Amino acid sequence: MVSIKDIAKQVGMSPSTVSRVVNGKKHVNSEKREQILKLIKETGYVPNQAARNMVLRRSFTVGIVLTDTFNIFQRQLFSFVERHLNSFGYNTHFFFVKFEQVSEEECLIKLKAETLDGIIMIHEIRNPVFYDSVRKMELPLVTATFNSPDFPSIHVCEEDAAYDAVDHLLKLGHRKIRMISSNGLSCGSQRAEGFFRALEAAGIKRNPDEQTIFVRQDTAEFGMYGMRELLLRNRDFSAIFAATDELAIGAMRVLKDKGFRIPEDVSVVGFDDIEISDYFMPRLTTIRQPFSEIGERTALLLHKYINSGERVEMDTVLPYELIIRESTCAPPR
Amino acid sequence: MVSIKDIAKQVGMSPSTVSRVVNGKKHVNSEKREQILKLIKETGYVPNQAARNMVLRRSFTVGIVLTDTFNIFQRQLFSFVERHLNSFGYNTHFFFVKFEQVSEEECLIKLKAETLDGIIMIHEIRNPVFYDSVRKMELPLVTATFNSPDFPSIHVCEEDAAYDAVDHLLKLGHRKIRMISSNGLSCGSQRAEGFFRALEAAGIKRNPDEQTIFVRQDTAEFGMYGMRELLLRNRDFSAIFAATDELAIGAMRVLKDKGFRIPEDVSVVGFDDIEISDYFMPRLTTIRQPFSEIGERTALLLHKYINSGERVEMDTVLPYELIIRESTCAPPR
DNA sequence: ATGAAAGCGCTAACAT
DNA sequence: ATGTTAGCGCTTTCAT
Repeated sequence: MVSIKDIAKQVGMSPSTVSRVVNGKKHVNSEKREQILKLIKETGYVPNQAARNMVLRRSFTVGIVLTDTFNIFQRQLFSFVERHLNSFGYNTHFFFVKFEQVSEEECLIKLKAETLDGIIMIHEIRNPVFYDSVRKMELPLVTATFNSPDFPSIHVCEEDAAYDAVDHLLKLGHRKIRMISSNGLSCGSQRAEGFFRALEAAGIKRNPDEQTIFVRQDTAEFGMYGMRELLLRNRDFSAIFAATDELAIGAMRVLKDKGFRIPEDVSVVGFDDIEISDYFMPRLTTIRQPFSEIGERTALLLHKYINSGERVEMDTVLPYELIIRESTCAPPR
Repeated sequence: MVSIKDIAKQVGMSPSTVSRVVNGKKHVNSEKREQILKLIKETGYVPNQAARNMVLRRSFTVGIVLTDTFNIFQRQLFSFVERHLNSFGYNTHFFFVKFEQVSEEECLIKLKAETLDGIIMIHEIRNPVFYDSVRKMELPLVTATFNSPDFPSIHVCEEDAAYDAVDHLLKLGHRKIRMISSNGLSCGSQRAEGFFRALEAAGIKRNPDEQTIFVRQDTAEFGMYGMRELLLRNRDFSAIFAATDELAIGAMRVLKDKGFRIPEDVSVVGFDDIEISDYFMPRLTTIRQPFSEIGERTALLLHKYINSGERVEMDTVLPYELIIRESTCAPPR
C-alpha cells in the first residue's frame, strides 16, 4: 500500500505538506497542491484510517451492538440508524452479541479494542457491569428500543402499546387471549405486563401459566414452538397476542397447519410492524414502531452526546400506532 | 483509555514485558507475569487493535461488501459467512454499497483506508476498475453468489437452476409463464436466460417484451411493481417465475389483492429459499441456494487465499435444489 | 529474562 | 509556506 511518505518522496516534499493537502488545509502553494493532488490520483493513495484515528484520537465511527441472530426487526431499525449516522459523517462498525454472558464480555472487549466515537445499542444487554465499563471508557452510548441505566434511550412505551394491542382484541369481543413472548429481553416482560393489565381492566384474571408462553428468541421458528405449546395446553382461546411480528408469523404458520382459519377461528396480533407483515396473508394487525424516527433520534442524540460530552434527553418516549389489518376480527359464534 | 505504557509504569516494568505477557510469549518471569496479569484484570486494559494492526500489518478482519438495502437473502448468507469466518479467528467489517458508481468508488476508498486481511463480496460490483484496484492492493477477495473476473467465486449455476424452476412449471402443464427479475445484477440476466432456454426447450418462443419484466431491486416492493406491470399488459398467463423470493412475495401480494388464488389460478415459483418462504401462505415453491455451504466455502477459500497468497479454486459451482411446496400446481381447466 | 530503540502511517505543534 | 520533531499505542529486533 502506498503511504504518505511515498507520496512525499515522489514529489520531493515533506509528509506534512502532503497531509495538509489531503486534509484541505490552507497555507500551501497552489502549484505544489496541484502536483500532489495529481500524484494522489495517479497512485490511488488513500490515507490509512487507523493511523489517522490514532493521532486524532477520534474515528468518526460508531459501534452498533446487535444480536448475532440479527432479526428482521433489527436489520430494519439499523438501516435507519445507519442512514442518519452517515448524514452526520459517521461510519458504522458492527458488534454481534449472543445471548450469553461470555459473549457479552467478549463484546465489551472488542468494543474497548476499537477506536470508537460512540456506541448505539440495538440489542439489549442487561448486565450493569457492561454499562459501568462503558462509562469508565467515557464513551457516549445511546440505546434504541430499550431502556438502559444511566444512558440516553429512545423507545416507545412497550407496556402501553401492548395494552392497546390487547385492548383491540378485547373490544372485538375476545375474552380468551393467549400471549407468546420471548424472555431475556425486558421488552418481553413489559409487553406481557401490558397484556395482563388490559386483561384485568376487562375483568379477566391474570393467569400467566395458562395465558402466556415465553420462548427463547424472537424468531418465527420460536413462534412456532410457542404456538405448539399453547395448543398442547388447550384449544380454548380465540386470539393470540405475539410480542413480536416474527413470533406472530411462526404462530400463524402452526395455526394454519392445524386447520385454524385466521382471523375467522383465531385472531392474531403482532408487535413491531416489520416490512414483511404487510405482505403476509392475512396481513398482520400489529403495533407499529416508528423505525424511521427512532433511527433519526438515536443518531442525533448520539451525535450531540459525542460533541458535548453530555448525556442529554435521557429518556425519549416515542408514539406507537396500532395498525389494524386482516389478522383480527370478532371471535367465532 | 488505559494503555500499555500505563500498565508498564504501574508495575515498574517496560512496555515490552507487558506486551510479551499480553501476547502469551515465553521468556518472562512467572511472578512478573502474574503481577501484570493481575493489573490488567483490575484496570480492564485491552490492547488497541488499530495500533496492533499497524505494526503487525495484519488485522484478522475481513471486509464484507453488501448492498445498502441489505435484503433478507444477504442477511441470511452473511450470517453463515460470519459464523465460519469467526471460526477461523476473523472479525468482520461491513461496507455498504449503493447501486451507483459514486457509491462503488466510495466503497473502494473505504476499503483502502482500512487495514483488512481480505474481502468477501456478497453484493455484486461489476465495474472492472474495482477489481483492478483490489488486485493492486494485493488484497485477497472472494465473491459469493456471483462470478467475478480474476477472483475466486462461489455460486450455484444460476441459469440451470432457473431452467429447472421453469421446467417444473412446464411439467405441471403451464405454457403461459411470465418472469419478474431485477436488472443490475448478473444473476438477473442469467436466471432470465435459464427461463428462456426452458421455454424454448418446450417449444415456446422467446418473447422478452411479453414474457419478462425487469425491475430495479430485489425487494417485495419491486415485486409488487413488476406484477402490476405484468397485469397491465394482459392477464393471459397461469404462472409467474420470480427471480428472487422477495420478488415473489411482492408478486403474490398483488395477485392476491386482485383476486387471484395461488396456486389455483396462478402458480408462483421463487428463487433463493430465504427462511420466510416456508412461512408464507401458501408456502413458496422455490430454488434453494445452499446458504450454509456457500458461507462455509467462502470463508474457507478466503482463509486459504490469505495464508497462501494464492488464488485457489477459482470457480466453485455448488448444487442447488428445487423445493416444491404449495405455490405451484397444474394450470386452471 | 528484560529493557531500549525503532518504526507502523499519520497529524500537529513548533520552527523557520 | 514548508520542513522537522514528536508522539498516538503497539510489537519487535537488538542489546544486555
